[in-house]
Amino acid sequence: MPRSFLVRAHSSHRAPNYRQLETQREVNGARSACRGLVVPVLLPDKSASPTPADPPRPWERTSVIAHISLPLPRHEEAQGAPGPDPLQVGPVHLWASRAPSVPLKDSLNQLNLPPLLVLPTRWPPIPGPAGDPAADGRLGAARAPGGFQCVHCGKPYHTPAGLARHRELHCQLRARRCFSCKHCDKEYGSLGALKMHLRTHALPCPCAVCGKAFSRPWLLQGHMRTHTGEKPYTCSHCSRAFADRSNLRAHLQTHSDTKKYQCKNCAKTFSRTSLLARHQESSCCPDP
DNA sequence: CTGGGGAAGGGGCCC
DNA sequence: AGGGCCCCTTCCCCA
Repeated sequence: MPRSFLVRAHSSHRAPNYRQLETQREVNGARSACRGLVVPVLLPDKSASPTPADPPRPWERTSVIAHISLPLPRHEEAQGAPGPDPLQVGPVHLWASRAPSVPLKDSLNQLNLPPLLVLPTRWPPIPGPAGDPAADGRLGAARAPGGFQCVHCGKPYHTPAGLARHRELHCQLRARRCFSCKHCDKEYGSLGALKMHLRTHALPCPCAVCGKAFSRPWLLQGHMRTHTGEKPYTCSHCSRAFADRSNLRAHLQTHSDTKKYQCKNCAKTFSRTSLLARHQESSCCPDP
């Protein structure tokens, strides 16, 4: 089979980062993993200060009951979010279930909550080095040295709010995947994306030299360079030439002292994600 | 086992 | 809507 036809619906070894999202689908459908998480919060009533004879009983001494939820995709907010319009505070939504006696924001500030609230969550935890306070499996987020990292795709963000916005994209992408390929079980979020995928089955761009067929003209262009030997992309460090710009980019990493991809277990760095993945699968972090 | 090159696929953006 | 381009990713192969 020509490699150009390798349309992998599922890979048991090199799953996409959001595979963990998919594992939630069977439970309650596509919405289950993305639903806002609603948790009641009991806020202390300042007016009812405890006395020695009357020890504090937090479950009684509350004047405000707030709810905290993870951000919902807009279409889900319209369908299923309870209560009045949420008041957005940073990466979470807050609203009072009954009239607060003190401003809600002030009360929440008194709670001294961490940047990302400590909540139970359906999102998968992030495995990290034992005892590493930077590793945080809550809310599908990791506390990275420079900020916050998406557990599903690894994108770094400086603020929790930025990470929350990004995570909404994951939810929306999943919810919008409704165009299915009739030749395989792939799904796409738009008709255009599906049409583009269908080209990988039709392969309308055949090579005039070897007959190999490609899904897109520019793929054929790149392939033709394997026949002509043309290598228009030259490394500025060693003058080595490449037919593909991405391959030049990967090559440039070999000249760099600081490799981009680091193993979380042994801190060893690699020039490519594939090398890091292979390292983790083989020796350093074998699957249990 | 590891590092790296070659080839190809997919998504997003712009025109 | 479709094509071109860019970027990222993945897989295979070899030293």
